[in-house]
Amino acid sequence: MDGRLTRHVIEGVRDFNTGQTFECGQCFRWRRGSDGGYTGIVRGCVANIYYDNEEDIITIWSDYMPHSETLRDAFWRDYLDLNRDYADIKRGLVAADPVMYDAIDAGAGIRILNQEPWETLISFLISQNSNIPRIRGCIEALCTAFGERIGTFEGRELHAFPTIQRLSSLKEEDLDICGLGYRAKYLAEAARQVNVDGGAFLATADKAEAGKVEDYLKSLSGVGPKVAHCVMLFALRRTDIFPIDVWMARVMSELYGIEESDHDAMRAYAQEHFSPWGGIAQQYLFNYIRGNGK
DNA sequence: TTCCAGGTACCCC
DNA sequence: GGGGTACATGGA
Repeated sequence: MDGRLTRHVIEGVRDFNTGQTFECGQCFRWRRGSDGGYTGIVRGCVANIYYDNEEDIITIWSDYMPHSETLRDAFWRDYLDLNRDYADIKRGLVAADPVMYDAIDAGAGIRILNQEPWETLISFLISQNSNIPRIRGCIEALCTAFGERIGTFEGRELHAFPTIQRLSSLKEEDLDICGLGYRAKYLAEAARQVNVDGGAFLATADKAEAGKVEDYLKSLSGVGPKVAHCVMLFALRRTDIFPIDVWMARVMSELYGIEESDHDAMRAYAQEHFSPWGGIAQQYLFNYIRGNGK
């Protein structure tokens, strides 16, 4: 696999930073390499992504090789959400709510990735009541055990995210090696539920009505409002969705004086000040409170 | 050792 | 329908 990667360059990219985008908490499998590049796997393809912030150039080395340059360009622009005018969004957020300035400044290069729904669902199901280092470990263990091996990169074995069919065939105890704790039961059951239609609804949920999507997600074992909202924001293009977890409750309390338990008031605040970019505002705030602003 | 973590299911009223 | 609690595990 090493040496078989194709190079793709995207020029003129502003409002972007690989470190902030890949380490702001929206994804769990991208890893920073010693040369500053980020290695990850998208749709079963390896990618190594660099950003030159002086020349505003993204360079992607990947084994994703559609037959045309145009398709390749569209694929990566979509995944990295480069077709959206973040400068305009950031201006709008600060104008509507000056308190947002520091949070946006700290994560000015964040973009909300358009991730794969199935992987995002399982990843955030695992994330509940856990911490990010451990979540990453659990997901890697899951991929190593049940995902297709797709090569090596810098001496590390790479595995695709396990398929719906694979995970839906597992028993709860098969997942013991992943250290999921009580979430193993949820994962096994949710996988079976998603596989009822082979994942068809989930795969096209970005085009379905938001209420139906949320109801569907919350009908899955181990999926409540928080996980459903993360899937909708990070994989189903619902940039208006405002997921609230302990960190968001903390930052909303600190910045706006809203009682930490009053999530309804937080959603109302987001609706009033951040719409229709509540999800993007949420990510600036989450990144800010967790101290990733450097 | 103890506390806490990108919550949810389940029980009780 | 709102409020309290158990839940498995490991990183800090």
